Amino acid sequence: MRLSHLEKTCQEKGLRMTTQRRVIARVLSVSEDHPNIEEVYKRIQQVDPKISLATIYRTLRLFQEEHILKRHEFGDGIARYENASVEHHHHLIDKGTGQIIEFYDDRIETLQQEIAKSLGYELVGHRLELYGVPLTKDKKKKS
Amino acid sequence: MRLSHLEKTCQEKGLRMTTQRRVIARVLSVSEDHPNIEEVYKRIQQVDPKISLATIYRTLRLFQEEHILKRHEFGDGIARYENASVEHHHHLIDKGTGQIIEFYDDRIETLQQEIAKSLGYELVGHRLELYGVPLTKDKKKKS
DNA sequence: CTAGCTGCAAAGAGTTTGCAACTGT
DNA sequence: ACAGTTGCAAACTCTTTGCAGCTAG
Repeated sequence: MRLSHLEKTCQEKGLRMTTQRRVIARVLSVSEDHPNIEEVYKRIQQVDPKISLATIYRTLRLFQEEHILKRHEFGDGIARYENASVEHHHHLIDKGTGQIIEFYDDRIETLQQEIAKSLGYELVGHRLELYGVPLTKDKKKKS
Repeated sequence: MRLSHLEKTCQEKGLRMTTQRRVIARVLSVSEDHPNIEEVYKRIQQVDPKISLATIYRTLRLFQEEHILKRHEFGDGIARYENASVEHHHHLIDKGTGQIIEFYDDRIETLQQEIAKSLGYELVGHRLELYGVPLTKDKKKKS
């Protein structure tokens, strides 16, 4: 059987591949959104209902420490995960629907580096989230 | 006795001013950092050890809802508060010491507006945090 | 006077952990 | 074989809440 992208990454890192980890890796490999633990648990249960929540917590933490997954916390304080292999980007969260839109802008990146440097720091990480509401036609016209 | 800045704000908003709220408002008025609840509790206890943690939670939430305080969560997921009357700014967190440096940059603000608009959204909020390590002399020279 | 606030202790949400049984390598 | 992993339930941390008594306006 074909290995999922995340399973392959796990192997490269020399992680012991248990049934549970395989399932978790596969489920997250095909996830293109930003599920929280509860959501991950639900998806896992569709595949193997015997996997416990504790294992999911442990595995997601492990994957995060191994930089296989990225952990986010958007506003609500609930941990959400996404595949770390996707290229660097930020998130715009729709305040109404909660929908998450990914974006990347080079100018922001450069500016952040610059700001950090001017404060006497080397930038080692950053977090940027925009919260917005859809532009109405009216507002679009005005602008 | 002179009212603290935050006490005044509370009165303007028509909040009932209990002893506890006064103490909490005063302690936060003189705080120029970003204390978490535990830290706020400690400071409160120096002034009036009988004020309960529950009251502090309730009051900080109230103050936040009234836009008297701003709540932040930097990386660690612990709520931190700061006086909302300070002007808009972002934070650079020193990864080594945890020290928090405030900064403001107009170009970032403009860029964010622009990005949101280009995605079809009106920007209603944002969060930006930089994480850095102090530049060493070496690195300073190189740059 | 009384609506709203407080302190206490108990409950809740989300997450971690101790331990005995189990399993990948 | 055996170090590392799992499932379970209990523990933990941070935060909220029910309730009886208290207090600002």
